[in-house]
Amino acid sequence: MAGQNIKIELNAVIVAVTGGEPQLLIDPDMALPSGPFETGHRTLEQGLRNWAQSKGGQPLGYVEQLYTFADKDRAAGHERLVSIGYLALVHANPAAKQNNWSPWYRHFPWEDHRKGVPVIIAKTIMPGLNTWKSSGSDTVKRERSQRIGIAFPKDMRRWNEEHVLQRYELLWEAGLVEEAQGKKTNMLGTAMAHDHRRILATAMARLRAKIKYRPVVFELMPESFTLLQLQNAVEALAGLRLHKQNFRRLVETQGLVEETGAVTSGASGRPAKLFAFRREVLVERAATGTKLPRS
Amino acid sequence: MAGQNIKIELNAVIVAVTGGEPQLLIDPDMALPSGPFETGHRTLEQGLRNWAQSKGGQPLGYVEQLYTFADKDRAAGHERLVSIGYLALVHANPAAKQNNWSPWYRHFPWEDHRKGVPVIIAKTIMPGLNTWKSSGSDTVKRERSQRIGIAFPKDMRRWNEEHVLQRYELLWEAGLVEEAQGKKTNMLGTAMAHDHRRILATAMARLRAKIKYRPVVFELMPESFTLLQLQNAVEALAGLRLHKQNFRRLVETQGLVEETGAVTSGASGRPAKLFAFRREVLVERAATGTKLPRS
DNA sequence: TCAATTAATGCTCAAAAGGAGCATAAATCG
DNA sequence: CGATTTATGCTCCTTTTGAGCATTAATTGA
Repeated sequence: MAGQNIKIELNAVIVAVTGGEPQLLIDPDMALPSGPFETGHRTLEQGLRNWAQSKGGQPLGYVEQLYTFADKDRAAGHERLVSIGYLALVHANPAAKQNNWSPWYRHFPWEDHRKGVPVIIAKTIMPGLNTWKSSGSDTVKRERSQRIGIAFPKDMRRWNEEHVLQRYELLWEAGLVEEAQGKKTNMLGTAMAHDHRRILATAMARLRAKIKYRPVVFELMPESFTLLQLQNAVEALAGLRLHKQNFRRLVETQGLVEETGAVTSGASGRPAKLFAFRREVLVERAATGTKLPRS
Repeated sequence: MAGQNIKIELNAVIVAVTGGEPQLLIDPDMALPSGPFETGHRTLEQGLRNWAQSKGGQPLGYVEQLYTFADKDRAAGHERLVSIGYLALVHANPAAKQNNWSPWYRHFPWEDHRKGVPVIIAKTIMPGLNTWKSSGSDTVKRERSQRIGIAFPKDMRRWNEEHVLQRYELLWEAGLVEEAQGKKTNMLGTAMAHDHRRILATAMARLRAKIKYRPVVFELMPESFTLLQLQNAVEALAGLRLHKQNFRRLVETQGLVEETGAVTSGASGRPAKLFAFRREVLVERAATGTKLPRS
């Protein structure tokens, strides 16, 4: 690609959980924070941390690369745009209460099942998808039907919270999200600039998958917290309600936390013990759940 | 980065399993196949598939992006090199028996535990790591000791086959791999060009993790196969020996395969039934093992 | 002050998944 | 034909999960 103009852009989905809601840093023009990769930066991640801190106010905690795109249609004019997406987690910080934090379910209302199945699914999504399905040939119909059945199963016990991206892509193909059409009526969720909602979907999917096998939630928690607060954070990310007793059993048998000795007070109900993340697990728990029958 | 010379390079770890060994496509100069990202390509993956097919002979099957680097020290001269790593799987093809396939354990002899713990670990690695450990301050010693204990545990039942990258990085830091020093004596495994061995480590780790929750092994298998062949392929990738009966129970209860009706013949021992991958699972098994106590 | 309400915790029980190994079947090999 | 080799069927026991009942300890509102 020598000789052609290439621009490298870093995009970051910067997430915090405040007020029991996952929030993301977003520009007023509905764009993810992004910046150019500067010559001075030693590595991509370094570049990201640099401008993210200057922009968002607080330093990034956990950072992970999501995906690199260079699709032709992303280019503006005849220069080629390569964009590298990142997921970053920051600890809730009430001080940095800027108004550029926005709840992520605003862009994905169908992904929040904490208060039951969102009505938007039955009321808008399924009709829209069905219309789209019917508009194809028989072969296409069958294939679409199958994809719909997986993304938005009839039996909601089969709802897989990790399929955020597949669902978004389905809605896109069906022309039900604004970015796909430019239309603005009866569209689902709040649109974002460019393909940023797609990047957010990727980030949500990654994070929802990751919390299950890596102790990343703690990157979003304050120093000490109650088990209920922890559970609420996980529920907020997963968009699901969890079984309380089993959740604590899980956390405790995995040895993820330790009591600080302190307890909460003031709130209604029995005071809860405060816990802190056991950083040791990051090293000891090299154990990633085996799924192979080793001999 | 406007104005600066940027070069985008695609690197691919192209894997096949033949003769019970994972093999990778590699240049005579020990470099991973790589090529520039051309202006004409619509997407990165398209670009990759294009030159990979012309280079390797056979079309790529499963493809997945690994990581994008742009570290300053990767640059040659004053142009900036961005390299995007991919993992690609191809079905074993005896026809395309070019001699540019090479077994991956050649570069990672310490990762193959199928015939017991490799002697190289006790004979070369541990002494080398211990020397390196001792050369630090007390704090450094403790930290290194911990990392060593996880990467190369005393109790081999704790060996985690997924930690390929961590182990490689440890050996690098300890100066035990050639790329780190330029020395060529008593070094571990066959070195590769640039940082390509590191990319291979990333690919191995990703693949070893992925076979546990996604049916990707089948991307490496021929149309029909016996359960033992399937097991051998998984063992080859994981570098571990598995429990035969439990392996088949796993495969069968997961509904991953179906009998073709045919059986093997000729070989010694009781003939084995031939199976084929049930492609349906790709759609039905939207189920990614839940780990959260949903309510 | 006391019952009602709200959370936090402790425990139990049954079902499902995972780990090890014994036993039998059906070919090829010398 | 007996020895050897690989395939397959099954059992048993241990852990992990899924669901819920019961009890404890605060706050809140008559």
